[in-house]
Amino acid sequence: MAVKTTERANTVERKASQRLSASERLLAAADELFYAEGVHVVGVDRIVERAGVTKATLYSTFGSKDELVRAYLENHFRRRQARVAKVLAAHNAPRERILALFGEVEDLLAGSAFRGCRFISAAAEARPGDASEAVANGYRAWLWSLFTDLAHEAGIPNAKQFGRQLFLLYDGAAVAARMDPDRRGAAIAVRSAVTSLLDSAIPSKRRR
Amino acid sequence: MAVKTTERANTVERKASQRLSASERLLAAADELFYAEGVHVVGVDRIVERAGVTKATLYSTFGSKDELVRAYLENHFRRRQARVAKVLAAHNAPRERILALFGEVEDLLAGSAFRGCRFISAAAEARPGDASEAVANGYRAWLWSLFTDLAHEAGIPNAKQFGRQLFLLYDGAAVAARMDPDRRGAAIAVRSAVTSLLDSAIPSKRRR
DNA sequence: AAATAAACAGAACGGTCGGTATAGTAGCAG
DNA sequence: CTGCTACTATACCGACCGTTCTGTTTATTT
Repeated sequence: MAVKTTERANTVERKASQRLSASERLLAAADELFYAEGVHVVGVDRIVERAGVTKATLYSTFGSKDELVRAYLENHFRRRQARVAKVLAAHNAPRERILALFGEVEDLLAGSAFRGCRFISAAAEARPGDASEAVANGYRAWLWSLFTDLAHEAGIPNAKQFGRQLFLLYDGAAVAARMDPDRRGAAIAVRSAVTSLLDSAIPSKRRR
Repeated sequence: MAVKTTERANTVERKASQRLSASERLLAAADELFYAEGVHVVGVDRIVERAGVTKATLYSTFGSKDELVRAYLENHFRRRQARVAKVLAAHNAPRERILALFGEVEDLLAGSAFRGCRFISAAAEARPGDASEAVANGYRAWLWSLFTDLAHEAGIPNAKQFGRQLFLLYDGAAVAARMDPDRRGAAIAVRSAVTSLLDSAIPSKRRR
């Protein structure tokens, strides 16, 4: 309460001191809580409490909890797209781009913040017709085309199948991050699996 | 104590007319509903309705919904163990045993009943400390040692890492079954990935 | 036939959930 | 000043949740 009053009292320097708008704080709180504990377990009261806003603000901004969940997932979707674009932009050779993408996965596994894929988790809780289902489908469609495009770039015969294999490893890593203790072992295994699959898929020109 | 008395009361023809006991029907109903829609979404009312018993029976048998969830997962755990034992017993060569295990996965992907791994789904909904979390951990520990044992049998150097790679593919297949439309493509990709990894992991003696 | 024990049907409990209504206030544009 | 927007604060709603309780029926045991 004291915090709130302080922020509201600001005049000119308000924009500087008030870091985030109400909707941004709601999204941040939703991301933390939904990701850490699950969409169903976390109620709207805990979200508004963490965001430092009131329920009326939540409902005037997002309309419903389901729409907040959609916004939470779409927000993360955008972040993932931006991150992947950045990683891919740093490399030119198709093989290096694939490895860089999975290097990203290894980094996630190395840190403790990664608790699995938000879309897999959200879809596991969704009932048919929920907004999260649609967003998760969109995300996975994007991911799949990303993997197959990379495989195609790399000149891999049967690029669709190879893209699927990358997808399998990617999902496996996400599940392992969520459920298993040995994240480092998983990271190493992913890298090794990707290089093995690459070497056996690419018609060896000079690689061995 | 209720169970004991019931079993003792059985006469000859009762066992024939009464197909399943109350607890068995409850377990069957829980398996169908929890698996199809999720643990949180399905309430106890729907389970007792589907099982054809009353709530009092549920609570005298299992004590709570959380314990019913635990029983549901442990029951499936036992079924998986029996199924895997059967598959492994049908093959002797280590390489064939691994392929047979993943043939099982392909069969699951071919049918429409498979909607992903129950333990992954349940864990995605669990809050820390739930019974389902413990059962899921036990299941995954069993699965991991299974994969590494098979890799060791096959004489693969770095069997632990190879077991992890199999685990990654297995989880990836489970996620794909749950979330993606092209299950057949996933099945083919899994098989191809497993053979690729096998071929690159086993020091080639006569294989090529 | 009387007694015992399950399982039955169903109401009711306390709690939490998502969502709403009302009233008030700070900041800003005209 | 006036209106407008955005937000706060608080109280409340109906629905549903898991759980328990009260009776009633049914079948077996003695």
